[in-house]
Amino acid sequence: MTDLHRLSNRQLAQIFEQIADLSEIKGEVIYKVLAYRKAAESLAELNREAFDIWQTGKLTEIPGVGKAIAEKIEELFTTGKLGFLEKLTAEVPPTLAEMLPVPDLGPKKIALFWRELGITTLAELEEAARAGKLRTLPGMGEKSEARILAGIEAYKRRSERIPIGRAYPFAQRLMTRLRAVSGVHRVEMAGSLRRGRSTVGDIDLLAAATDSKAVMEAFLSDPEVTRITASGETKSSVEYDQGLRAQLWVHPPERFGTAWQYATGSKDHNVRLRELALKQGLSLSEHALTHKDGSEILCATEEEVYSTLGLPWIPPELREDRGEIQAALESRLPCLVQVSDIRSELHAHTTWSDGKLTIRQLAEAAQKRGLEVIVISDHSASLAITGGLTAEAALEQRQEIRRVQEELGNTIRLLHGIEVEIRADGSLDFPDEVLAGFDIVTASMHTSLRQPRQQVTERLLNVIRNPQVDMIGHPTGRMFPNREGADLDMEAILKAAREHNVVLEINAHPSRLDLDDLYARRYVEMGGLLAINTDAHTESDLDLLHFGVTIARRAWVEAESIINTWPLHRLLDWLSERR
DNA sequence: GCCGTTTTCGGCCCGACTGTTTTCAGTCG
Repeated sequence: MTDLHRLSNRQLAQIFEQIADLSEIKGEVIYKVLAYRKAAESLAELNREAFDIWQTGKLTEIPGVGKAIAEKIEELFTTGKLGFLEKLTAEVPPTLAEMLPVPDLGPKKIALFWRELGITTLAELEEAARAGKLRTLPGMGEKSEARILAGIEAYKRRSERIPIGRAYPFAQRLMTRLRAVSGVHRVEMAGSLRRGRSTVGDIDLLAAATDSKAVMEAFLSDPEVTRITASGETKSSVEYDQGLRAQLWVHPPERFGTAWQYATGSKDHNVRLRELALKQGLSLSEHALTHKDGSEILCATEEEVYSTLGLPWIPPELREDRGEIQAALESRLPCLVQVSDIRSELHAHTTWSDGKLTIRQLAEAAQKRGLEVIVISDHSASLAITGGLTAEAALEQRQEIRRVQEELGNTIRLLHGIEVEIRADGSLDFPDEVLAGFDIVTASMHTSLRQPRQQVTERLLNVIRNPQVDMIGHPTGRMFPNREGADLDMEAILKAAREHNVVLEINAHPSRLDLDDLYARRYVEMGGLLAINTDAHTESDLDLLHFGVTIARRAWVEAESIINTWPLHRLLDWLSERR
């Protein structure tokens, strides 16, 4: 056991991604490249450790992993190395791959510059482009050279993926502007933004208009646009400051359904859907479903696209090629939780710690949004930066909550919770007898998240085993875009939480979205319960709930598994029974 | 390299935009 090398799913994914990149530049058969890429993606989004799967001998049950790739994974686990990759990097300089993410630069051109000019790094490429050395190569010209330089500049400015919390409001402002253009029937979000991914590569928008000129013009001439990367009748792409990018498609209203379906993706979902269409003698594109004789079926709505193929409409959050088409064929798509199902907010802060609202203001803000229950759950003392509560202050707060409840009558029910700090050693800020006095106890980690895997896992397991703890807040502690979550053994965490009947939170704040959709799905499949909370510190934070609901929907979760959807009496019964 | 209620061999989605091309290759989503 000590000789084994426990590579994480992410590390494995990076290795196969590198193999795909280098093979593609080498000029390998494209389907091999795609196979490596598919395996990398599949490993990256696995909700169990490939290492554990390997030990049960079931690697090839992972989608996209066959005999050859399974053997490579095994070699990595047993030796920590991969001979195949070592041979590949000896043949193809690995630095070539750093040029692939540059816009308008692909494997063919990178190979051309490498073989003809000996260019192996991005810096060398930039130098050669500035010196005018690229324009003389076959298939190249001055414009292509300038385009590559512009691409390098854009790449340097470009941030990584954009957190949904930033992309979503930006997209809404863009849509408002485009909807005001005359002749525009409709403007909608598409792409990963519509599917609700936590980060997006760019903002995809789709407009319905008979004539695309006016809306395209409005899109391209927006004063915030810093660079136009493509502009055509049906599709244009632009960049804005700070690495934001957007893309607009325009299609006639009678073809809006196929266009929206196409633009929403994901790519893999679309490939599956098109394969299904082919089996039925139809070719699916963004324009139409086309019979073999060339006659078209036009779809103004997505429902028509799916129903023509014999499927119910599939919610965008499920369109990730994670089994949704098969489920749709068998009429077993989940009935996904919706924002309107949420009755309670179980995690919110007030001026008693680092919140901006008083208890009464928070309660009224929640009531205004139709919530039936609000849990006041401030930080505990050891998180000093937040002015956390001591046990004594918590008792005073309880009196205050009772007073406010009397003032408000039965318009909304206030409960007294606490977000108790999980200290670095795995102990909690308050002793059990103090915790027992709260209606609901949420335990969270905010510090020492970089502890080694075994230590941080044991720390959280210790808390999960405490019968006073009802819920774990933002379980991994990740923050977008830059802070990775703790290196937890999630399988062990989920199992323990299930065993001790502990609720795991999906924190709806767009900088957290923690648990993520993959682990949320795994936990619900195990029979676990989730909560969706905004962790509100201000009134407007309560409006971020939909981001959390989206994560739950991406996790195939129905309302029943989300305790915020339960009526008050059921919530209270459950809380009293579990302690 | 993966995969199979049309296949264990022969497929593996479809089209827009750009630039360098006289009919297409490369890139992107």
